[in-house]
Amino acid sequence: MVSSGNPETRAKILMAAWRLLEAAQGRDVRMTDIAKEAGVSRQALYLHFPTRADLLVATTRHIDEVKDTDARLARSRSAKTGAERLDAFIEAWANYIPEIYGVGRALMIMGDTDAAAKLAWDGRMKALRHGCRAAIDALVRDGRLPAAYSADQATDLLWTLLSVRNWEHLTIDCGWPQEQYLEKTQALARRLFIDSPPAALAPQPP
Amino acid sequence: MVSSGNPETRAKILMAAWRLLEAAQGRDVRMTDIAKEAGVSRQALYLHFPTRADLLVATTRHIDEVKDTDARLARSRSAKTGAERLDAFIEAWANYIPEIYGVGRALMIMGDTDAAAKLAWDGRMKALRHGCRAAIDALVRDGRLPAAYSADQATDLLWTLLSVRNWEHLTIDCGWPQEQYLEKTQALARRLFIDSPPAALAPQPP
DNA sequence: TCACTCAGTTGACACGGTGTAAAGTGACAT
DNA sequence: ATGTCACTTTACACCGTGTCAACTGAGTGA
Repeated sequence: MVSSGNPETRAKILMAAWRLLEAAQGRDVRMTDIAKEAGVSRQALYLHFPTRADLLVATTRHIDEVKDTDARLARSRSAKTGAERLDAFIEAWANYIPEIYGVGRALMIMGDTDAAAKLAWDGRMKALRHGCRAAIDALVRDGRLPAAYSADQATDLLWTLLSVRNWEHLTIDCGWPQEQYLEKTQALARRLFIDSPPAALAPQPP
Repeated sequence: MVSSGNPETRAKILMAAWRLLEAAQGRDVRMTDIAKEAGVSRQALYLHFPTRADLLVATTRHIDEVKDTDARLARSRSAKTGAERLDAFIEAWANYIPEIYGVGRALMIMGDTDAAAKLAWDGRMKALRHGCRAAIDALVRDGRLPAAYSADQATDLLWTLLSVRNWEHLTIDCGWPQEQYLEKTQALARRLFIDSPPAALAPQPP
């Protein structure tokens, strides 16, 4: 049995968790707080979610559903050139981060000490890596990825660059506005991963 | 009174903390474990360090002293050109990270929930920012920092790039060897922050 | 020799947070 | 009326940090 109990209660809990984690940026949100916010006993939480980590994971899934994350990320897949795709992907991701930052942060923090939480968060980050990979592959197809990187290396670098921790560092610690984060990150990725277009447009000689 | 008790015991504790944090990469090292490793009662720890955070901070300081960190970072300051300085600084920092990663990670993790720990870690990171700033300033002086960034922005970006979290992600999560991390990071920073040299060598016309 | 102090030990305990266990309540169904 | 389902209430175990107080043992000095 994956879940038990009344789905409405479950939803109340997820909404409460979302609200609190969002408001507190993932800091200091205890099971007790969520129960209180949901108007439900603390034990009801454990009736629906075996552990805190599970609740956090379910909350991110819930947010993704409501915000239709998949659709938004999919849009970047329709770009023609690799360069456009890179830009579109970064934009989609950059706008996604602040929406899940609260829950994400809570999960990341748990992941530092709790194996299950780490696994869950890593899973989500793996999806991000897939997106990075696709963008890099598109650049390779266009023949514009600099020779200095293999596709794997470029993917790892882009993936690292786009980490939530880096977003956190730039926007929160350094005080960059979201706008600036987006522009600078795009510019940086272009400069790093896109060479000037191939010189010859004509087919090469025999 | 900053410290009390026998300095030899204090040293034993610091060495024990260092050993354990190093070995376990900062994971799951309790006060109890450190006490046991130091061959001392758990309460003796609190006799020398008011809290766990203080002990961690003292441990990093101790490591810095033993490894003569300041001197190693200072060496990068002797570079002639901004480009050399950037390279030297990244190399010094990149080689420093793995040496304090265990303790550093423990402090970072604590910082996610403990204000005192966060303050301590942020202090150390501020020192890193100073180094970044100095390297960027050297590039500005050489007239080679791309117009796209202000010195502040470039500093923030370089600072972010060199974060311990990014090192962790690339070397541990992505499995890059330290060597590769160093080379790719240097190459990336050069590509990002250094323009081709100014065209005219002659003094500009009146 | 007695008293004092200093460093560390021992054992107990408070607190906060997660997770578990068991008995109780109220609504709805057959 | 009996049962079951969803939830509440109360209580407790466990872990790790930090605190407290009483004790031990060595060194010091009158």
